[in-house]
Amino acid sequence: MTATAGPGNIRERRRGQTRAEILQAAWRLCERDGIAGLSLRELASEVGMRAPSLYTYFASKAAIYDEMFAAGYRELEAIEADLEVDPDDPVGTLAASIEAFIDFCCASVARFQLMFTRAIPGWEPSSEAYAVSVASYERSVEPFMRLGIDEQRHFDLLTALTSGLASQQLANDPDGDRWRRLSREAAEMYMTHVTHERKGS
Amino acid sequence: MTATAGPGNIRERRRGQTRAEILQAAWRLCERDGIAGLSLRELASEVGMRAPSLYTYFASKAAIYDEMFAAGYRELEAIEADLEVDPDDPVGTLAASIEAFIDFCCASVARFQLMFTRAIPGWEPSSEAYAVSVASYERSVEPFMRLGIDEQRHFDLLTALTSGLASQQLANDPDGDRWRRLSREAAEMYMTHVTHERKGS
DNA sequence: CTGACACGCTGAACAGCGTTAGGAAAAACT
DNA sequence: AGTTTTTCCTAACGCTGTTCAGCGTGTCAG
Repeated sequence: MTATAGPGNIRERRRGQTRAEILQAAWRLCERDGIAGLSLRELASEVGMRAPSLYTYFASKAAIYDEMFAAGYRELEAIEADLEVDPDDPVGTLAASIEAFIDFCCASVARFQLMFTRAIPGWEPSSEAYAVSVASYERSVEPFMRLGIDEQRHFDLLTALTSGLASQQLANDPDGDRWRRLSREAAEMYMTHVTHERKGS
Repeated sequence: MTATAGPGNIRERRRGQTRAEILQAAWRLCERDGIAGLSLRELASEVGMRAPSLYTYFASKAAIYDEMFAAGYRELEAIEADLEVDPDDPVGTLAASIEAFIDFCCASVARFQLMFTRAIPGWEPSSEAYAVSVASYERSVEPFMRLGIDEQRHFDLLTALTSGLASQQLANDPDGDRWRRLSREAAEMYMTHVTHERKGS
């Protein structure tokens, strides 16, 4: 007997497929109308249902956002895992990391709104979804440790700088690279600062 | 005859007062429920009316947000006008400016959401309100010119850094100072970078 | 193979939202 | 005092997320 056999298995698989299909349609609609513009009636019709039927797959609209939120952080983690850390070129490594983050944000405005802004009135990630984001954050800290960024306040400064570049890029020049092209300069500025402080103290 | 006399004047004054009263109540409710949580029925009841009566004073809910948005930038401009520029202490001047901006943002979460995030689904400032924000931005550039920040990309970098610090502060430590206390460090980092680049080029 | 149970899905409905229409009351002007 | 203009109301429209009761069907055990 296989581990996936047994009663209820067929139904569970169908359920999972339908859930995935709903989430996929949700991303599509959010990309078009903004993350807060999602309508359950329209989402349902997109997958051939009526709105109340969605409640057999998700407890609420907030639960849908929850799954999308967690998925976003899983995607971000995947991208960060692909980044190569070169201890001999901290500036280059950091610049690439910043650029990758900005690209990640620009690739999906809806995803950016969901993950990093409070664009959905009344919604905030559940503790389960929030845990995924915290885990992603903690995993992203580790590579920078190897570059000599070991103090919390140094990492906070980097977080502010990176997120600031990304949010300015998206808000004021969504189709250009006015802030993205500052990645290398920002990395140089930041690494110089951290290095000098380490020598001085 | 005075300049304010004549027919229609009493009405205009009453109208202006009522408008101001409505806006005041709107800020109060937004502070409580978030900028996107504003309900016209509740706002109306707060000033002793029913929802449709608000349309006598504002063309739409978006128009109310518009006035609040412009008012926010006028307040920011007032704060920036009070900042003293000391050409002999660029780092101190910059640090004070960053701190003042963070304080401004923390003083009213609703105002921050309205001015700097897209927290209201489907709303964006009208061209009139947007013009106020652009004027405020341009006026804020001038003092930094005197500190030697004269290139657009240098100013863009500063914008990203400042807004990044503020947004991280509000999102992750709204009642503390985890990012606010990095203002001086950020100012040093930034000024060192700009100065060195000017010498090098 | 069949009876029973559970699941997927439905229309109807509820309370809320921003907004519009039309009419009544009140205030201001002539 | 009469006329005009402004202010405010109720009712309603179409939208939102969500709940409920019921209907049919697919899945399972005997």
